[in-house]
Amino acid sequence: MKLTSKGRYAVMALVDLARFDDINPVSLRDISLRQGISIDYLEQIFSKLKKNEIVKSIRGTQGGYVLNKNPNDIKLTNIFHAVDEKVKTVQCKKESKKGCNGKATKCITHNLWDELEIHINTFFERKSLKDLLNNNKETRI
Amino acid sequence: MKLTSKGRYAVMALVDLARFDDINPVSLRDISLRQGISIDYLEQIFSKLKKNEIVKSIRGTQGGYVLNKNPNDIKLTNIFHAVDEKVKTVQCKKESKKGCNGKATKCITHNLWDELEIHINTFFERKSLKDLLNNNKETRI
DNA sequence: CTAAACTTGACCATTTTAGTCAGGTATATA
DNA sequence: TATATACCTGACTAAAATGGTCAAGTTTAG
Repeated sequence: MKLTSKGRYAVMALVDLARFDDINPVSLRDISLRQGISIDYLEQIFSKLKKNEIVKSIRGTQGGYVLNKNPNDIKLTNIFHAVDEKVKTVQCKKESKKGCNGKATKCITHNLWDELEIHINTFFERKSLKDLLNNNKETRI
Repeated sequence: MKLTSKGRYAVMALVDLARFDDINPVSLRDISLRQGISIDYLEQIFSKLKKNEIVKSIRGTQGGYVLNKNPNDIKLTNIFHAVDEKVKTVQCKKESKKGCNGKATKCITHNLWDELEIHINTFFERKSLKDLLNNNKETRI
């Protein structure tokens, strides 16, 4: 299972973006300042978000990024997928090469991890950027 | 968030143990053979499981490990806690030192990770070793 | 007394993480 | 058209985590 700061930063940056992109494109510089994430690292993250059509970029002076979809249609699962955070609990998923542990059968806990994966993904599929925006109105910086 | 092979191995080993410890203590050697986990690594894991009173050890020839509790009372959350798998999604939990990112306030996604943590832990608190035993009767190796 | 099995702690190669750095290209605006 | 702003790309890297191994014990059944 992977769920690290790259995924967390991506979510933070997108929430930030969603707040301000109505007016102008938001530059990474601004996000960096507001969220305390280095510009260089943000560039890596936004490159992936763009490839996955979650954001659009506008180049040049006064450029920046804007959301490419309605915040309601950007689910957390899309974001994590974009930045390669895999909610993946076992290696033994690739059924192709025998079972787990090099044995012919599934490992005895296989079903458990399947269940867990579904459990977590359900959470992420339900949650959208919109939800996060509402959730943070009152605690806004 | 951490959920790696150490936690997975711990669960596998305990399921294995639960199956066979009615008759005799189960040696790490046997678990190693059946589950394909190195003895040396199992020793690390069982040392922790013992400290957390999940298993008992019996030394000497014919020795081994037995469960220290009813399988129904060993929840997954206990196992993961024992082997230091932290279902912990953010660093920014320690409220002591200001907020997240060195800022005075909580980071804007803070609530989200709290929710996720609860979501996952609920899963682990419900699931016991007993559940896994039943679950695998049919797919038993 | 000796072999089986637990016990402890140090050690280590590899991979992943969380970035940095350098050198671009595009474009709004003065 | 000059230039500053901002995106774009890929290489690089220090530090931490992972997934173990190795060595040198101690304990106890038979």
